[in-house]
Amino acid sequence: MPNVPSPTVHTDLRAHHRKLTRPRQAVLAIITAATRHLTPAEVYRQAKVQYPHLGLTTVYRTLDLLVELGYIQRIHLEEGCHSYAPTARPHGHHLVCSECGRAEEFAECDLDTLVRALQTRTGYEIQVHVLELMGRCPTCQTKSRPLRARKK
Amino acid sequence: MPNVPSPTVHTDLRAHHRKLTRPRQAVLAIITAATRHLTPAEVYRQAKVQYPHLGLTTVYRTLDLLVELGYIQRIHLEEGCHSYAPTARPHGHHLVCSECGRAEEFAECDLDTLVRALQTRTGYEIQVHVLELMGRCPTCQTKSRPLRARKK
DNA sequence: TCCTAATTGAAAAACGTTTTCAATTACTAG
DNA sequence: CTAGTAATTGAAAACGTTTTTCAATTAGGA
Ligand SMILES: [Mn+2]
Ligand SMILES: [Mn+2]
Ligand SMILES: [Zn+2]
Ligand SMILES: [Zn+2]
Repeated sequence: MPNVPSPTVHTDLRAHHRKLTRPRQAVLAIITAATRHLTPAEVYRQAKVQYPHLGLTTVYRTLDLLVELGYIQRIHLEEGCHSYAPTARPHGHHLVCSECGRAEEFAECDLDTLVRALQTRTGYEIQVHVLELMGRCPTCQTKSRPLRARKK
Repeated sequence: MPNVPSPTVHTDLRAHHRKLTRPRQAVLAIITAATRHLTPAEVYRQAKVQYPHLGLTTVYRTLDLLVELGYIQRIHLEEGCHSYAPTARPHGHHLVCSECGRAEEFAECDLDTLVRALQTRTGYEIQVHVLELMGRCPTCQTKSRPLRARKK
């Protein structure tokens, strides 16, 4: 039986008195299978293939819900702001080229020492971290140097 | 002679064929003196005190310019997205409470090892890092627990 | 002082996101 | 297998933010 959403989601939803609807299944299918972060608009366009009647409003609402349930995470990027990615994988960060926008993903992030120290000092209960690196990719390094030349 | 912008800015601007105008001075005064991150709208409202004729469009343009010149940095927060803060201080990160929005600043971030490893592996020339932590502040911890209860 | 490129702000457009609301749907209780 | 009901939906409109356009103004070098 293909395309049946994982029983976990179904259970999680029931536990919160939420329904597993066709629109939600379509969004879920796209975002949990994504190999890279997707904007709400991208999720919308792709999920419509499976469920053409889908509304953008519902995409936003479903993405919010999935973040709450911990299935996906919200990502903040320099351009375009706000994408979503599955949380499944250990957990991802991005290294983005500030010139061409090309991005690499990486998973390693040794923040535990920092996080523990900060928790002690501030009393916060730290749950999430956002780490993004920016620089120039190898390709762009071979090109121009200076900080944004004027048009002249 | 009070309120004269630091000679550095003036020089930097000239070097890039840019002018030091009244509107820019007003924006510069606010954002470089800020003790916390400010949104463009906040900068606008505050800078208008000094230069009432200021336009919001100019605030956006000036903030972009100052980022390019390295005087301020763009900050990505969960709510409201996009604030700006002076780069002067060693360099700052934020620990934000996901419930009440209260924020702490912190400066320590041992990313050098990570950054060097990634540079080697990817060939990127890493210039900037964004690190934000989120969690529950001490106050909010004393309140409700669960992940967003339904209204009933 | 003059000249010109850079800059400005109002207005409008373009975005991304949220709210509203009447109609529809998924689950549950019977 | 029904109802009954709360949850959900999507179109439309409202929203707040950011960008574009363009004619008028201005800073700073010649
Ligand atoms: Mn963001
Ligand atoms: Mn952002
Ligand atoms: Zn690049
Ligand atoms: Zn709090």
